[in-house]
Amino acid sequence: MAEETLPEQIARQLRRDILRGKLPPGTTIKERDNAAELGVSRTPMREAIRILAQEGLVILRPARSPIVAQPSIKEISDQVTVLIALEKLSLELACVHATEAEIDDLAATMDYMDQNFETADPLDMFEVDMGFHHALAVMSHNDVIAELHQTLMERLWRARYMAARRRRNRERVIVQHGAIVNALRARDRASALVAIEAHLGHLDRDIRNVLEQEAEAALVTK
Amino acid sequence: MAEETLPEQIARQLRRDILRGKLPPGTTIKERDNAAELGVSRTPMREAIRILAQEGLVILRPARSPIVAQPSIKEISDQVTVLIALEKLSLELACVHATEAEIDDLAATMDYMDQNFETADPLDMFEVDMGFHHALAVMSHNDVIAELHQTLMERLWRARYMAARRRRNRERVIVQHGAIVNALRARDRASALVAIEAHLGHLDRDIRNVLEQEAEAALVTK
DNA sequence: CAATCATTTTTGGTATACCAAATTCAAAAA
DNA sequence: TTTTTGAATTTGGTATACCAAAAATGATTG
Repeated sequence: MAEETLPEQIARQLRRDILRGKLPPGTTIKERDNAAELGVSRTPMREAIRILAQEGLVILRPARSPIVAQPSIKEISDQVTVLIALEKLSLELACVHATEAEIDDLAATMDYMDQNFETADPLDMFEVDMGFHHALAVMSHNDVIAELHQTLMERLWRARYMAARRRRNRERVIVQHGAIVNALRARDRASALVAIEAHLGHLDRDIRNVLEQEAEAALVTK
Repeated sequence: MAEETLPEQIARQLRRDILRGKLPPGTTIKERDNAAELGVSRTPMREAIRILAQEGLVILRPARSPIVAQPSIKEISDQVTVLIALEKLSLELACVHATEAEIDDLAATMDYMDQNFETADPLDMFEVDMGFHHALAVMSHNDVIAELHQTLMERLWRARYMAARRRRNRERVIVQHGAIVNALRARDRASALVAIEAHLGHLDRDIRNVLEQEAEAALVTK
């Protein structure tokens, strides 16, 4: 069991191609051609395209081929704003609802990051970091928050991918994560909010820097 | 222009039937039967069902008929939590980004509510009230917030429908809305937050009361 | 040469046919 | 009578055929 439906498989394949740049923004997704290329019929391909549209990766146009979305800087920025707000809310709720076991797990993730920060691949480490943040969302014990957080993280994959390549300040990340875990253990909402605001402020700045760089690069190539 | 696609029309029809109780929770949605009933084929019906699944109104089960969802009290409560957080964030952003024209429109909506509160149908008035709140989300000038707000409001339609039948305190609503508009005009984030927290606290309580009543009613009928 | 209109082609939307998995129900055996 | 098994039916998943609208192409006319 635990199988993935055909449309989901197709969606995953397409998602990969889009995020890796094989299908650059603006590319048309013709359901007939793409279906033939993957050896499936139009029906599941159609459904896969709807899934990606829901995720914001492709844009549906009435009576026109769907195209790969080109998220504007503002869109990404808006998403970051909401992501940060969600994480702050998560942490507040987690201070009340998180179990001790969950906090232990979070601390373990933090220790893992601490010990492997220098040796691991920066991209892998970024994934672990995002796992840390998603764990916070889950610890809110509010399924809507956890789900939205997941969605936003997926939509921000490309921006995160770019941001992950930058060298990150190990001390800063570890110390900030530690402050968050300690505040959680103490069930201290005020301290937790201070800690996560400091941490997320850096995330915000990192992503904005990447966006600015990309915008400049785009100008130069014109 | 402004046409609605066939799947959207079907989805709207089904949504209506579900929310009005014609299709109670637990009902199976057989795509063949439902398609025939509406005189369309399975393909658009299938797509309509996916739309409703995305909205959380129906649950898809692998290799089984989709069924009308029965949102648990916790789910609704979780949604209200996020809705409230989004509105608070909206208001903060609106203090910075809202245009004077938008604030004027908001004030006009408020005046309309003030003058028609007693005469209009309570349900209509509740719709206007929700329009007021969604306007706040739009005034954040953050499309992600506006979209999420819309989605949550749709998912909470039933709870809102129930809550709308209760007699509401005119003075309270008008005064609270007025405080919000005034804070916006003054671009005063702190006052705005105080005002909306007071207002949303009542919304939260209203919905929780309805949920408790429904839970009790469910117990009795068992 | 440019513009416009008709024709052909492309493409998404819809209907339908086919298949496989799952459920149901009846018959047979214990 | 109860349980088991297998055949028939139901139902979602997939493939394909058809249609209408939109786009592209090209010919014709000013």
